[in-house]
Amino acid sequence: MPDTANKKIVTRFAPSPTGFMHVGSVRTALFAWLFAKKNNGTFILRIEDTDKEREVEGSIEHIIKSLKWIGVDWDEGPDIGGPNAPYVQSQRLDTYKKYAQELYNKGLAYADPYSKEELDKFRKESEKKKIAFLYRDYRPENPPKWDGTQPLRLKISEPKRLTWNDLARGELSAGPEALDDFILMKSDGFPTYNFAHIIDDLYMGVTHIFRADEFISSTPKFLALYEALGIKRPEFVTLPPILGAEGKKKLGKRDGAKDVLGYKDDGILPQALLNFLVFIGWNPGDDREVMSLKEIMQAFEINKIQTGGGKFNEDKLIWLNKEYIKRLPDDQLKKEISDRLSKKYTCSDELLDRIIPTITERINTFGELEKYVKEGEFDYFFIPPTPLKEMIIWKKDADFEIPKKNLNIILEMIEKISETDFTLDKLSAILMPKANELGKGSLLWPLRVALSGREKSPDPFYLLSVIGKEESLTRIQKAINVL
RNA sequence: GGCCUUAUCGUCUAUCGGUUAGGACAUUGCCUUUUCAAGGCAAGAAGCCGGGUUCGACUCCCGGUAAGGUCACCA
Repeated sequence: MPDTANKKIVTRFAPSPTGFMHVGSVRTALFAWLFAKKNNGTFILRIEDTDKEREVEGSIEHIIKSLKWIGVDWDEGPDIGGPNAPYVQSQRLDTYKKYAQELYNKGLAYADPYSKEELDKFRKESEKKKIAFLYRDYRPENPPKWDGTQPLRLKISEPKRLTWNDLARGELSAGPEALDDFILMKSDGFPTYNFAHIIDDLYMGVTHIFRADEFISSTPKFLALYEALGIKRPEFVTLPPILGAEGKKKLGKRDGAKDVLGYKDDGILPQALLNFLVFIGWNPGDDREVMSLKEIMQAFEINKIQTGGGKFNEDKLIWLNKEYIKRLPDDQLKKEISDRLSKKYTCSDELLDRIIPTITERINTFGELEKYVKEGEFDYFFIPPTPLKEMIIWKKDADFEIPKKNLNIILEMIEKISETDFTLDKLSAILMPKANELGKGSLLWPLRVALSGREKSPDPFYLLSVIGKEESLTRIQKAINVL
């Protein structure tokens, strides 16, 4: 049984620096972090860099940047240290060696004399016989003395069926086939993940291990190691897999799992991604979907963690992002929008205030805004384009007599409206009765096209209020001249 | 192939033996200062199959089936 009674909760996130952070990893980090925070516990960031071949330079910085962006912080970690530093496995080799030596001295581990070629041969033999390959079937009777240059394997003395409890899954078990003499120390002097993470979790006092469900299969090995070391295990909390949107396979880098920072570039808000990710494999049990971090933390319970896998549904993420955009405080919204508009336009603070509501209801992500800016979709707000071209194309064969007449009428009316009355409310109040009188269709569309140069645009009264009296008159006059 | 895990609308899910099986995304239709967007309203849409247990199973048990994971000197 785990030894977690009355202990301060300690969880960790332990990525390996092999590239960018994808959403699956972040989701695991999120769960561990949420649980620690909720319980006033400690959350540790630890770097598992025991595979020097797969290591990608710059990964650690990237991991830290990704976690910080989404809002995860840690109490102990490689960048800030802590009571059990260092938090990078390659800097803890002495510790692993000490424990490895101890296991070896006790006769619980032994040196592996086989070459990779020999092992491959054994594997093929098993494959031919259609049975699972087990190293222990080939265990050397008189293994050589371990000098650190051979792999060190744990000796499974008594293969048997093991049953254990998982806080999220309940009772799990595996047959003796799942238990084999696995490698603790590699011939390059580095520990394997299987060995190192257990030693580190022990040292760092980790009470709850949040992990993805591919680790269920190797749990019997961990259990054997805990026993060999004579230590109580932490609690296991196994998360369901995240499946790719297209197939049914686990979402991995190869299946298009994106770099979390890619979502940042797409203009997804970190709070939205956090909310979305937490909801893959967890929900509060009621109808709430858009939840603040505080609410999520309050509602977070391990027993509400899902057992079945969930697909990564980007549509829902986009929807959620829109919900978050709507809820964004005014100053933040203004900053996000003006940052992107300023790439092409210079607009006054006042203009910005007027156009933000329309922009906000037209975008789901800030990345879309960037696209619109690039394609000139908002030009009519800022720069007077030549609207007439599109107008003519739009109704080539139409009779323009009535639109022209109506535009003249509206032009005269607008000339009489004072600058101070050039607001959406006032303009609507003054012009709408006329539009009703003349027929909405025969006034509103010519006006819209004259003002925006497009068939599709926001409400023409709104456009008037945005571009102002002078520019409105100019645009309408231009349209009349061409008709 | 062995071992393991999982299984409710297209998707994410609620239900912890008794419900007209609820919500959200997506879809479709309707409404609104005749467009676009947003918003409002509405509709269609689900318990993998077969056995048990029980007065009663989506829910518990068993067996299939399907999907996924894992069997590395990767993590």
